[in-house]
Amino acid sequence: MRAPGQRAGLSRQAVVGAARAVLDDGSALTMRAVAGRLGVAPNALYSHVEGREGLLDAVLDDLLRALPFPDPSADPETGLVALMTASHELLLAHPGLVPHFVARQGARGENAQRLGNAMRELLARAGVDDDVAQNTAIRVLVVHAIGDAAVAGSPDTGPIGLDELRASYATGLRWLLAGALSAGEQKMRL
Amino acid sequence: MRAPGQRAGLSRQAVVGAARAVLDDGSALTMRAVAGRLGVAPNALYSHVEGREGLLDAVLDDLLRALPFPDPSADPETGLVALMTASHELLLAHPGLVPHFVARQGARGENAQRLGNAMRELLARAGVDDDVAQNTAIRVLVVHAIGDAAVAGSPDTGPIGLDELRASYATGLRWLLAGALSAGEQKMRL
DNA sequence: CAGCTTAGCTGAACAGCGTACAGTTTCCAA
DNA sequence: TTGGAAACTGTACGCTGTTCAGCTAAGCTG
Repeated sequence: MRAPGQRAGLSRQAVVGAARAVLDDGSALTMRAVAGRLGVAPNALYSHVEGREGLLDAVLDDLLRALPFPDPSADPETGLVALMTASHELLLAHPGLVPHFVARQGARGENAQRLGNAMRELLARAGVDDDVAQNTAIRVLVVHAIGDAAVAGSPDTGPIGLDELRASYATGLRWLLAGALSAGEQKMRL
Repeated sequence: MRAPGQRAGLSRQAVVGAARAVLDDGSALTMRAVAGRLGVAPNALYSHVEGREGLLDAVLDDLLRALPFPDPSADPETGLVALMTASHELLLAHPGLVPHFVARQGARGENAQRLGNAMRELLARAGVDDDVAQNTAIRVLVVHAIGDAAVAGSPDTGPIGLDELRASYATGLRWLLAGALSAGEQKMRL
């Protein structure tokens, strides 16, 4: 352990990393669990993170940083499929985080915004240039990804396997994109 | 209060009702809150409900009971729109419950099953008769409704109003139905 | 280099949570 | 009428997030 006053050399990144580690081995994200993993008293975290809520936001955004953004030369529709599938896959890989993602509507962090901007740009290049059309498309696509991952991470995924899950997500994504992009095309035709 | 041994005349329905009341005035659904509203010790609820989890399931299913099922003579597509819109509206009216809905993937209660069966029947009459096609369609539609309501109930609905929210839900629903039903049509054409 | 400020950390504690256990009373069936 | 089950209370345990006061090491200032 450590006497009062002794420093542990923590940092915001270290705390976020420990939180991700805790979640990744299936434990619930409690302050005490994170602190324990760092060999530190629970309240020590409050020097680096604004409470549990803030820690969650940080973890969420940290996850999104890993998203591979499609190269701008490619076809925008396949780019969208790739981006959304990667997002969905990211959520599937961290089921413990999805409920918080739901509660915080995908977070508002730096990387969440990057994702939003990338989607907006791809949509624009696919012909969806209207602002509100872009927003609905983004909302609907994000909801689909998060919602699907949420029911996937549910304790009783039951008889449905992970592969069927991916398949049904892909199908829904195809339908949504068809709708969103056809609206764009219709407008271009005018 | 009440001496030990004195009965309070509780029932499963009364407990579920109190739970709904607690949620409806914005408080968190805690055993103690529900018990308090019934003038009863917290652990008294365990005689009528299988813990907090079970209570949540019961409340969820109780909500779904109110769903108006479309009359069977109407067009199946408009029936589906009506059914899904009603479900979405139900969720919007009870934002406190949505997170639990997400976590329990729409519940498995009696009325949830009724909803599933109704959707399946409408899909069949709309030409989607394949079993796995029906399942994906149902999954995707339910995810859209629950997911959308979840981000709607998020604390920071932010600049987006409830009307735009309903509009974007309707748009997404239209896209999804177009996809699902066109798949059915394609099959019928063979 | 000496002194002061500040930030990082500990220990203890509080309020609230779900729930298990034991005891008391009421109800119902045989 | 009597026995057993069911409904309820009181108490308590272990868990949670978070706050407060105290200690000390690090860093800045003169």
